Amino acid sequence: MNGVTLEQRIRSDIERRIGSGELRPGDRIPFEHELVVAYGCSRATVSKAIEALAKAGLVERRRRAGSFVAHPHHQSAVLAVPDLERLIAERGESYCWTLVAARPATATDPEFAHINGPAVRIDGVHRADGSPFALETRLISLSAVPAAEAGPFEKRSPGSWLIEQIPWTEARHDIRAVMALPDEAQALAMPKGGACLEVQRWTWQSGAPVTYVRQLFPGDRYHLSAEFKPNAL
Amino acid sequence: MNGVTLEQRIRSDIERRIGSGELRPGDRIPFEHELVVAYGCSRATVSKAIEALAKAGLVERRRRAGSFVAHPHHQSAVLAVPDLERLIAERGESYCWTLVAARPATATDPEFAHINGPAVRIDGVHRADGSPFALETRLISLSAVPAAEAGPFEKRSPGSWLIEQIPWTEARHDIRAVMALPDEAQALAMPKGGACLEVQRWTWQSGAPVTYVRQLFPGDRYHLSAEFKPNAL
DNA sequence: GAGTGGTCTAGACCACAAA
DNA sequence: TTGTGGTCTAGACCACTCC
Repeated sequence: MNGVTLEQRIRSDIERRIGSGELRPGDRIPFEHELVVAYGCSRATVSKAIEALAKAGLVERRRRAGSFVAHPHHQSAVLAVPDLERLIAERGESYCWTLVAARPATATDPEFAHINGPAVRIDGVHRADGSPFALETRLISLSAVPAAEAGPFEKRSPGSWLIEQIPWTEARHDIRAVMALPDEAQALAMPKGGACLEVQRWTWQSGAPVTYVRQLFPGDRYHLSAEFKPNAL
Repeated sequence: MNGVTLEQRIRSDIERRIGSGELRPGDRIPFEHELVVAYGCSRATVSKAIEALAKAGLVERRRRAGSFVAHPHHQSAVLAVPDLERLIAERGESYCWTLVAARPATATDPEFAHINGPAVRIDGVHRADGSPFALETRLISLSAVPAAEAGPFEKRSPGSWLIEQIPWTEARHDIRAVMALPDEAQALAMPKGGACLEVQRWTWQSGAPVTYVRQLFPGDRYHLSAEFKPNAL
């Protein structure tokens, strides 16, 4: 066990056999009890290794039948949704948040129904080295975060403040391309009708809505990256 | 144990205490041996529950110190990148692939350097109910997939064919918003200069490049969704 | 040094789906 | 019916790290 655990060894052995084509989609991998004999270990260790492969989507486990190499019909990747302040700082640029408006939310606000209760609406601009980087419109539920009524949104971006107030447990993201409306284009200092990446995020804490946010990025200044590595634990 | 395992119960109990604010970022959660006593179970069960919380990023485990509620500095979400054929079928629309060109790749092709060897280039259009849904430009490494030289790309989309040929083990995605070029807009039956979602994907098998693909979607016809649910096993 | 999490063992019983 | 994976137990030893 020189630095690598037995579980990791079992796992990477099977991964290699799948990657090399020795085991093809639909093939059955050895039964747990066979691997127990092959590696001379307990069933718990084998089971943990296969469970990790199943979580990674590489194999599919079926009771009474065995574990099989998955048919990769859909891909999944881990999408990192960074804190903008951190992201801009990591680019070596200076970050700045400009508040445009903070006021009680009304029924006409976008996704007011998601919050389903009293809320504040915050509008502002994220800037990198002084130039606009993203427009943000956000609703924060006052039931979930009462302190948001008098939040420090003049000085701090709602995202970084909010994350200190309350941890979220569920989120949904929606990513699309849109054309900037005239006022949005002006606020982002980009050509009217230019392509923008729109990221919407709905966040819950234990099932209760916390916040909704829509961020609009100039297409030429922002992109999202996602990685897939089944090796990663 | 009415449908829910003990491990899940321990896990959701701790999640709730974090979500409710009873346990705040930086707080120590009970030691494993304390939870063993509290739940009257074995340490393996407790450990598995906490391990799942750690993988979800909700807690951080430190030897000799204990397990602590994590400071949520970055968000991550699982992005599903679906097979287009399947996606369109699930929408209840009919799928169709139109080949535009298939020919040996040359050094001037985009991302030829990624393949780093002989390759074919395939251009085509994905259609839903007859109307253009996405433009695709793809390079396939002939070293990794020799059969691609005479692939059935007249009849089948390269993505669905390729996934049967070779399983990938690593992928990188890049998502951005771009304006459609005149010829792209025409091929997608959309206004010139309209906003498009551009998805690029680089794929490897055990470190060796397999394929590069660029897909261009009309902004009003496609969006990506990502979910984050620490509850999900 | 002491006590935590990390890993592993050698069993066990059960639910469930395939034969 | 049968045998698989799903879950759990009651231990054990180790590595690491904080005191």
